Amino acid sequence: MGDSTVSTPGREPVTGYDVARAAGVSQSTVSRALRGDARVVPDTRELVLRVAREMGYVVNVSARSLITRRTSSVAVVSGDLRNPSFPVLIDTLQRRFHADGYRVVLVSDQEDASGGGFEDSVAGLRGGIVDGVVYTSARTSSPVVGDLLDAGMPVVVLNRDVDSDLGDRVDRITSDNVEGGRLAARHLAETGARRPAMVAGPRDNPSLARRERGFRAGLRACGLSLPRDRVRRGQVDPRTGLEAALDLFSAPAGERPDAVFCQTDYIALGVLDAAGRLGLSVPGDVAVIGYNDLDWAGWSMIDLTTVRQPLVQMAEAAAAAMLARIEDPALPFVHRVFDVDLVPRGSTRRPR
Amino acid sequence: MGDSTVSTPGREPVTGYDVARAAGVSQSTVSRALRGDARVVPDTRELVLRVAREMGYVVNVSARSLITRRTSSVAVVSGDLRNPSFPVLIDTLQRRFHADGYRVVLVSDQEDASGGGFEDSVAGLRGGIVDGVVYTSARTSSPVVGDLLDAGMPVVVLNRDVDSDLGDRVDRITSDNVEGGRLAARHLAETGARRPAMVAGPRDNPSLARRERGFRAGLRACGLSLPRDRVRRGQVDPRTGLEAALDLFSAPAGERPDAVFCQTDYIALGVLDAAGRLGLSVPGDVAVIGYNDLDWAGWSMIDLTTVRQPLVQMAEAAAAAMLARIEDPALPFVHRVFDVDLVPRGSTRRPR
DNA sequence: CTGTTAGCGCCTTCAG
DNA sequence: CTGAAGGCGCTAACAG
Repeated sequence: MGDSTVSTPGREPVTGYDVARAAGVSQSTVSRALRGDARVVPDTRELVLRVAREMGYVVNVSARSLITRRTSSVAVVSGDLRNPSFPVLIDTLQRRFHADGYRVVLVSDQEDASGGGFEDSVAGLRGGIVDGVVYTSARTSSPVVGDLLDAGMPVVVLNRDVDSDLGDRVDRITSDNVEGGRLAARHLAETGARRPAMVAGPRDNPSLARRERGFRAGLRACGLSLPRDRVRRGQVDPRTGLEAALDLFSAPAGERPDAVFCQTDYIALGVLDAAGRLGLSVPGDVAVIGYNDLDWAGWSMIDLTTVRQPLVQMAEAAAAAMLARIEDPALPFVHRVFDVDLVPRGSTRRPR
Repeated sequence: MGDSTVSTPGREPVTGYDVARAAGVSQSTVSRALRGDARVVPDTRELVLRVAREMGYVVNVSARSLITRRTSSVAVVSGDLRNPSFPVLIDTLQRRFHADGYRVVLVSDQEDASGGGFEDSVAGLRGGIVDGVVYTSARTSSPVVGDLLDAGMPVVVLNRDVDSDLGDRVDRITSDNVEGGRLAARHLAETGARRPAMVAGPRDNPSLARRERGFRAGLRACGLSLPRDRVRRGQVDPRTGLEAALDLFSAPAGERPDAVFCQTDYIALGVLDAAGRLGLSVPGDVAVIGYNDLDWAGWSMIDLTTVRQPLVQMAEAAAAAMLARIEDPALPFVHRVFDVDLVPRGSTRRPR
């Protein structure tokens, strides 16, 4: 194995000066050539690029952003990754950001974590580590988001209604959660529900609160009610769905709910699991409806009726908003609300 | 709304000099106080910290790492986020890294992407943006990983066997894929399989290749064979499983496979979907076994027998290895191989 | 078109 | 224990 021109592991990093010396030009010319500055004559540019490649040169991002005040990184703050909504959002965001040359710093919350670590991590996003933050569906938005804004950080809020005064300092991409709840209620009513139930997520989640408001309004409009003893509340995870449903379904046959609205598909998974464990037929004994239309809602083993919100489009809109705002911080703040629709599947279709 | 001491949006960032001036000390003292340098007298420290907080000061990470050559960030490179294995790994890694004060830069591949963007993103991890890279299960490891190593970047390879010469320049955390494949074969044989089939992922994935090797060896040991027409190959996603199974199951009844080994649970989802669509009973008509033991394999609607590898423990080991290597790059390279075990569930239990 | 010069904000000797 | 001075690697004027 003879020597080669590429750098060897652990070596001192090669700087722009090293390249300049080797190419017989000045360091500024190296800088310009590498950034594609038009004022460099093609011959010189090619020479520099070749030498740089041979030496394994790569710009030091810290030094660059110390001057430019741009990092070419954005942060994505999300809820628990195990909730399949988030991978979809993150994947879409990342795709767009990478395409535009931005790196993605991930900060995801954990359903079972005490929270301190999460907030510290979000707070750590100030200090010029990223050019902006896409805040999606994580809990406890207000205080930390406020801090980010106070630090001058652009924030786009994706898939989360904000209740506080943040509304007019951030770009927001949401969908019509009230309408979604209403659609769910109407569909359950139309497929014959008489004793609807609901499995809810945390009360302090404004998006879920809106779904709930729409659901209740929808039921009322259809002449149905949602008494307190047919509501269960917990985290957004299947465990909550499972425990809530085991409890709800233990009611005597005549009082047992005949339909369950799950505020998210992820919760619905647990409800379906409970039905299976208890030998209840879905939708024969109980109808189940979710919210989000995750990929797996359509598998034949799941076959879950659900309210679809266009998560991919929403994430794309959020990425676009973020990039636009980084370009021009003075832009007016936008609030786009996407439409939702109902996707009927086997978990509510009644035989006859 | 009166004035306040906190910074206002879009303001010029406050620097260590600003804090120094306001506190009546030197910038070096500010730096020392904020890093908890023991040589600062408590009174001074508190003063500085208070002033810094009031002014909304936060260290400029670029300037710091320009000197220290440490970024307090690590990259996690993973496969397609929609494959539920990755959220589990990423979540675990992130937890540990955040606990140790490291940010996480995410680069995830996409099953449907052409690949160029992914490799560019990985290549962009050189240049001092991160202190190390955890490379987990993404495709095309060799060339890009080699480049990272050549650039002096520590790399930990998680849950991916490497076939090339990289082995002795990286830390590796894997599990016994050959044994896992063997366990699957033995279990299928023991539950009465006569005509086993296999739905495989890409051929160039060394971990999957080992599972396959173990599976074939296990079948042979049990007196079973795996003819070519009972093997289907595609991506690691449910679509592959669905299409492969629809095809496999279309064979005349006497020749139809009576058991399917899926190289990952994610593929198995599609196979179960196919069985459901065709009205085949699992495991009555066909047994199905997966690999990974994802959360949802245990839900009653799925109830998938699978080979478990301890993904959480493996991710923890990878994070620990990464942190250790950042501390001391001269450490000997480790290769930990975790045990796997079989988790029997309903998708293979034969009645009688 | 290219080179020279001056910092970006911080850490780190070295003096006091 | 604290301050002063230099420089990390790069970009961005400003000259030539």
